[in-house]
Amino acid sequence: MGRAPCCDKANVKKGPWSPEEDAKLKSYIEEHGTGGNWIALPQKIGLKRCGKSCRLRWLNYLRPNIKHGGFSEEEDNIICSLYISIGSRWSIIAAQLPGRTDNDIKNYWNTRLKKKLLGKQRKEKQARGRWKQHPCAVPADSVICQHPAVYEPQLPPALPVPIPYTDQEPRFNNHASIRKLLIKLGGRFSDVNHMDLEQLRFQYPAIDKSLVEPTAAYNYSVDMKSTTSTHQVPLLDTTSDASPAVYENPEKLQGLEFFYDDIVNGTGCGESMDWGEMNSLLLAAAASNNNEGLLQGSTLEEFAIDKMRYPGIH
DNA sequence: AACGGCGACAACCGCAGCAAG
DNA sequence: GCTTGCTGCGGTTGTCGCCGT
Repeated sequence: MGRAPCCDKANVKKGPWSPEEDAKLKSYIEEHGTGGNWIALPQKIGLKRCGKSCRLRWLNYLRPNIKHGGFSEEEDNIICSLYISIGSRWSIIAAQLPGRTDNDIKNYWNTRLKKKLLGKQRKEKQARGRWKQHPCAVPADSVICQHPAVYEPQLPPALPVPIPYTDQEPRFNNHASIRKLLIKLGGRFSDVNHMDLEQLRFQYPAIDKSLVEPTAAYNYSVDMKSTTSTHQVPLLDTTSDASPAVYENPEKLQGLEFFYDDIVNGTGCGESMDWGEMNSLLLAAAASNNNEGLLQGSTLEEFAIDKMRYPGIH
């Protein structure tokens, strides 16, 4: 026996909302509020809509002070930086952008920002044909090897421009608040369980050959919430015996194909630019930055914070 | 003018989490 | 501790308009 449907599907209208429906919903909520029960709301106001649909319409479109389109460069940067830090947790990202909805940001990311960043990365890839010859422990096409910060620190990494530090954006003005945010998200950005850059170098022998030592895939997790599962995002062991845990446990690949594509299939940069890919760029950049002593932070989370705070530092 | 491809956006779906009973 | 119902979330799909052929 399954769960009862939230509404009578046969008597519910689907598809785009008419101005009349919008007006009904808006005026009712402005006058009475939602009453804490979205399911009952459409019946109350005589709308042939599912409660969930009403909620979505209100939150994403009718609610006051909603901004649509016209994302600024600063908003782009915030979205990119947070996506790299916490993944596709759109509601949290939206909470940092007043007037923006998670749906809006999600759409914007999927349709524009992702491609924008991917385009940047491709351009850099084209400009670096010689990387393929580099004696890297991971396949030459992998995003790790491709990352300019690893072998060509003089080139800017394919990371988004960090969020500019401004007095107008108090949310990102101190390490503590961002640390709080990241920790609150359930990630291992805590002091107890952080990944410092020594670990990073350990995981990326190609970065620091003196530290080559085969190891099992390290489970670095930001505890990404997903519809299907909670991903334990492993870092890649980049030695020749790379990640036996991954090879021997295909289920570990589930949902992470984008991340392993380069190494497992040797296909190079896939079409998609996803969290894992982004994050591997971040990690490589983190290692690079540590070597150069450019940023204040020495942990991954501090690096993310620095990336957000200090514009122009890669 | 007709058609197809594509991008942008709106809306839907299904699942997880949570609170109340 | 369990069941149930609601909300919130993120992934996915549908629709529409623009553009090139």
